[in-house]
Amino acid sequence: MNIGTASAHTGVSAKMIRYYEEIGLVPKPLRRDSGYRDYGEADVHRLRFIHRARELGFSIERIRDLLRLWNDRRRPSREVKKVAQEHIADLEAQIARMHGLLATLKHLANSCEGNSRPHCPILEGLSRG
Amino acid sequence: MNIGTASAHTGVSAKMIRYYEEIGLVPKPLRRDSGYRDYGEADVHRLRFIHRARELGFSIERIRDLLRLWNDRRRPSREVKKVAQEHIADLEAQIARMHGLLATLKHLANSCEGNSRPHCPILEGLSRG
DNA sequence: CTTGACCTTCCCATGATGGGAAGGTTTATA
DNA sequence: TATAAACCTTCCCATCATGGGAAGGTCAAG
Repeated sequence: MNIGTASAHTGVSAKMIRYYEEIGLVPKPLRRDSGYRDYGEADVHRLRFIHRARELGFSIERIRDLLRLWNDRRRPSREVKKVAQEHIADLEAQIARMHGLLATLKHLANSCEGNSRPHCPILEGLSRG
Repeated sequence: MNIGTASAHTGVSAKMIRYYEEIGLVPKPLRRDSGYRDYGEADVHRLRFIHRARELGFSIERIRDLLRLWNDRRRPSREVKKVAQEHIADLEAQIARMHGLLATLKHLANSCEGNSRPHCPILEGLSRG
């Protein structure tokens, strides 16, 4: 099938499919005489895998690792679990950091009357800290 | 003072100070005969403001808005509060989204034995979804 | 005077996801 | 058969914020 069809079947845009091919995340597909890319079921299956992994927030590099493990019938599952757990740890660290930001921001915002007068503790907080 | 000194006094790297000047976030400073930038106290004060706002995760565009409000002695505080609250809402939405990802990821990871055997529900989840 | 630190501008990179131009190919319909 | 729209190709650029580094000029201390 053509790239547009592969895109429709996988949720990955044609642009991203070409990008993934360029960065070596997916193999180059067969080509028709016209020069059009010709995708098979295995290609589509792989792109779906990538799409789901992206949806879960895995970076391209981590997806590269996951694809390698997926291809390796003998992979130890602890290696897969490790990739997932690192990703989980990253997400948790980001959330924690954001909570810290939120605490400060909410404190500032709640100190602000939010009216027509110019006095504002948010600006004071930023200018003095 | 020179850019290096301004950088040290504000926590903003020299590179970023030049970038902020280029994108019009800060005005062009005076120059010495040598061509070196010459920063005054007002410049430094502004860069500190920017630095604190970046630390709180405000985007450059939102900082542009905040700087405008900071300069405006007559700004109504509700406009400042609005910028802050939009930022808060963005952060909260991001956190919520990440929690959703975490739930799925943890479920997958917890279903994985993480041993030497190849069977892994994480890969299955990604390949089938 | 010399040398190292500092400064300048310019060009490129990062990660993931596009937009769009220029031109070729396919497909359905009249 | 002709046409037009949809699809496809490669190429170049942009996004956001933050750099690295090259090439070359300036400053300041020893």
